[in-house]
Amino acid sequence: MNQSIEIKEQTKSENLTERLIEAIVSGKYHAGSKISEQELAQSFNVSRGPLREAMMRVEALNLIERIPHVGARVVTLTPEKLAEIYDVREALEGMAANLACTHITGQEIIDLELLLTQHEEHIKQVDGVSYFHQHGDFDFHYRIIKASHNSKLINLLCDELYHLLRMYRCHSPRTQSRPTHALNEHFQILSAIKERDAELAEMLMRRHIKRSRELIENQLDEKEKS
Amino acid sequence: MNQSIEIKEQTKSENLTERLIEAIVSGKYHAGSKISEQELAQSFNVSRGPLREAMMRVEALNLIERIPHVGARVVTLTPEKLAEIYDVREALEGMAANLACTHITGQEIIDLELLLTQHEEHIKQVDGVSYFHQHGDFDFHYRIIKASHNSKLINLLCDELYHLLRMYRCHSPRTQSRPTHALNEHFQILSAIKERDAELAEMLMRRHIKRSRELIENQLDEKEKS
DNA sequence: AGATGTAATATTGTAAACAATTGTATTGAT
DNA sequence: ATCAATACAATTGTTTACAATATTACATCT
Repeated sequence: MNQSIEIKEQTKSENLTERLIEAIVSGKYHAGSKISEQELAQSFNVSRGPLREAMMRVEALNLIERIPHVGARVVTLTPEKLAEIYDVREALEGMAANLACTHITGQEIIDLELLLTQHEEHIKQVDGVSYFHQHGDFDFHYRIIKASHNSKLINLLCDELYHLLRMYRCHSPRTQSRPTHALNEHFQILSAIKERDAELAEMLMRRHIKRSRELIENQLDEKEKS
Repeated sequence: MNQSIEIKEQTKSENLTERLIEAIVSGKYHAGSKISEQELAQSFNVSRGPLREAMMRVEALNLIERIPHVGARVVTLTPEKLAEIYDVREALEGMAANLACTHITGQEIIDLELLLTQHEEHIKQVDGVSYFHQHGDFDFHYRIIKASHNSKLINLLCDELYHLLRMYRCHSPRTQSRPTHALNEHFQILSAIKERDAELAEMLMRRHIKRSRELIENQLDEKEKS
């Protein structure tokens, strides 16, 4: 029950991993910049041993790139890589929506409906403000993924790809969103899941992701022009 | 040019990772068995430092499970996990076939046609023997994945999931296959890719994976009865 | 006899020292 | 002046030693 207290009950190496991820994702260490083991170890007040173990894990998340005997660098985000991730997301989250139709529980459906209703309220109140929606968007997708009840899928999306996506969001200067359209699509997806229509749910989810991808790519194009 | 020699040009930690993977996948360390750091370090003639780093990476591949202050165990394979992996494979390899339609090169198509022709010959010659076909099956899928030219997708399938799948194959006592049917499906998939029909290629690939999944699950059911 | 608590042992987590490789700077030659 | 070679400095890879945690065995108590 006292989860918030127990959270500190972890090894330094694990603690470091999380802090490293946060630091990289939030942009504290700039993309492409070199990461010195000694420096980091000092700034985190640990030895190089646990730090290196943390770096192994962060490397596995593709947040840093290591070259033997040379060093580690924060990964550089490119539009090409973003496109690749979106292709993978489309495939995996589409499958998640598909599987959710079979495995979602009644309670999860109720919770999702409540979530979307709340989003609706927020959008009405703070029309045009996209921050909450970004968070809410993540939240919706997160829950659909969980509702697939496929731990491999959950692991890939929520652990492996999630941080990279967050990194893009943090680094892109205030990506504009489309709250009302996205919300409608969320409602459609949920509706399909409620009707246990796996094919439709998957198709709608993939279309939904494709659209948010197009939005981001258009912004990148515009930024390139300017 | 002298790749085979240069391969040894790597750090102990990396070398260890590969050897650990091989040992686990091949079944040298039994599923569920405990892995002692000290023992392993001695048997590989290295210190615990590099070994632990290797274990971090192997853990990221989901081949072992670690519990802080307790130790690491070889992951236990269950039919449920296998089913989960097949769902992910279906999604990702389906997308790979889809993307291959856009990004495959002329040379890659030529090579694939040659490969399938060779498979055809082999099946005719050694009718009923499935070993080569298993290898060839991997080979075909491997090339389609590469032909997607999506490095993230390639990484997920060929690095993250590949070893787990190999592990299942190694542990299942001679899984029977269906060489001729599978080969036909391969030809169909390649045909769709040649015609740049992304939707069809994806659908065929997904169906192909579903069928090989059903085959394995039936075998598991039979084994359960006996 | 069973259960609980404590001590001993073994294993993992961490730190610090050592070795090896790489990049750089300086020196010399062309 | 530019290029090459060598030596030095700095960083990473590895080993060894130490600290903290968990498991096991034994003893005591109910």
